[in-house]
Amino acid sequence: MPELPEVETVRRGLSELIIGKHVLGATSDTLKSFPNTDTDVQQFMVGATVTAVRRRAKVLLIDLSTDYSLVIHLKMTGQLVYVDAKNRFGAGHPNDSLVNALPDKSTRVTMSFKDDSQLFFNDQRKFGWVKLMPTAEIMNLPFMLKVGPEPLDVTFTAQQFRERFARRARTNIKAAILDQSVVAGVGNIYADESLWGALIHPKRLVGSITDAEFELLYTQLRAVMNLSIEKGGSSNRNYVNAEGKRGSYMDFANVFRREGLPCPRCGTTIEKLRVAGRGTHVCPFCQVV
DNA sequence: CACTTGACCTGTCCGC
DNA sequence: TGCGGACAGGTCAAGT
Repeated sequence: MPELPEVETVRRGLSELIIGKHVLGATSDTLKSFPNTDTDVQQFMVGATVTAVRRRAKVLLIDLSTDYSLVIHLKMTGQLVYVDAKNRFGAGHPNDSLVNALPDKSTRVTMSFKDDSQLFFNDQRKFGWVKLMPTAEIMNLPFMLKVGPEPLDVTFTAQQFRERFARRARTNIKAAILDQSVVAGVGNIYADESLWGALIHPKRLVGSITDAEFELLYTQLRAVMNLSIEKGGSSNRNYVNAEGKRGSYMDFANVFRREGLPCPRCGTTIEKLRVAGRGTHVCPFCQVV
């Protein structure tokens, strides 16, 4: 799923919805999705309150008053959807929205709060996970130790951005920008969108990219991600926010999933190719190899 | 180390 | 309609 803008959208939604809630429990029938034992849940979740909802890269962190946190990765098809008591029990909601259908066959973890609301972790492909662990240990996870800087941080500069790529000089720019240890949070959608914005072909070797091009890529990546957050993220397929609603960034996409359509800048037909093992969308006129 | 590829899963879509 | 294969927003563990 979910790249930085989608995870950030979920984070903002959950912050409004669950901070201060009193946890009653959590259940899962999919060990891979939630490896913790019932004993862990009893000791560190039941009776706790939610104190904060944070994000690092594409990882969500739900902090509890026990100094434990839920560390959550949505991977490709994960969803975190909150359902309040009214939607759970109200017969007066005859619409077909997702919240009225939960849990469903993709529900892997169900968390319950004292006010009869629930938080569902759904994940069709089971790549994602929820892990309960001490808050203080999160930043020692191997992923957290190697992940790069947050691209939307106010302190993050174009020069820092460019320098992060030095290590990956011999690969193509698409593989490098998808590398979470270079910059955090970039996935397939925003890689293609930002490279189109910066007029850089995804197959270009990192070592061939000029300082001016890196500067433009930095600007475009931030612009595209900020716009997506404003639009509630991209709902290409499965993604929904904490209220089960889709985001509209795909309506504003310039190349992603637009193969066969005209480039918004020059009118040339957009092509789809394979770069770094991922479906990749380019304007063959604007983005020259 | 840096780099590439396959694996992890389920579902959908497309061509025969 | 059925069936096989490719593909899907992400990371890892293996290979070279």
